[in-house]
Amino acid sequence: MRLVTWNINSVRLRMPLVEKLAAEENPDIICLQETKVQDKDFPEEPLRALGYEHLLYRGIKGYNGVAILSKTPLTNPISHEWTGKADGRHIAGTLESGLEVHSLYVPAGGDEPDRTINDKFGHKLDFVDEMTDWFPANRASDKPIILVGDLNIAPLESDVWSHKKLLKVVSHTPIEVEKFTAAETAFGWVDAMRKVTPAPEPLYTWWSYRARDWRAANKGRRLDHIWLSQPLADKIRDVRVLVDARGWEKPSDHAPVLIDLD
DNA sequence: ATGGTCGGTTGCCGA
Repeated sequence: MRLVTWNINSVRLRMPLVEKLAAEENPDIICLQETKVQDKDFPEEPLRALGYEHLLYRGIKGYNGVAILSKTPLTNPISHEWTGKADGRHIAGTLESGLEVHSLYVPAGGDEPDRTINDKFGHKLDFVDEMTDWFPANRASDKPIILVGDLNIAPLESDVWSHKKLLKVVSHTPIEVEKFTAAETAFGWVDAMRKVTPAPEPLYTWWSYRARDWRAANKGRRLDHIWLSQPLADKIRDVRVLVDARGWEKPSDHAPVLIDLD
């Protein structure tokens, strides 16, 4: 089974890139974040035409929004309202194999890493705290689950271009890394990207639009993640960041991440 | 210390 996760930054604007991804890699499942489309406007027809006939999505007007595109049936849709908000950050469904797929978009958290002056940072921390409680409490530990998406935190030193320079930059602050690690520990799952490419090998999935030459500067961060529950831990065949997609015409600022599972 | 670029609820806000 081949699955790709991608923060697409507007699915309607970047439909040609979804087509290119489908043509080049032919994933069975594509999980999207930042679709930026409300449900009534979701582009079902062009996605069905690509072979993704089974679609789950949850979006609001203008921002956020997540989706799962599948060639085979998806049942039992779930969308948890994290921190009590129905803001299009989570969709999940179950494949015929019994594998449960979650597409998640954790809040970016704004610019200032201080919840007393920045509500968005507080929202992000509360969101990760709720993940830490929700998954272990609501999902059996022997169930095959893949959780993917833009988690908006780069936890390891080698997940950012400069650990020292990013210590006060939202996405890599100590409090975020602490909460992210607490979630990983509570889940007891596997970081599939780092199982295939262990630290300290640099590994990034996002490069800012603001760089003159993103590839030459390579000031990246690993904000997108693939977590596997224990029953899937020894099923990994390969994981790749599709870095070239960051250089396609009119790109997202995130690269897709691909996993092949037995 | 600053500004740099995107997309959409556009002339701002969120990223």
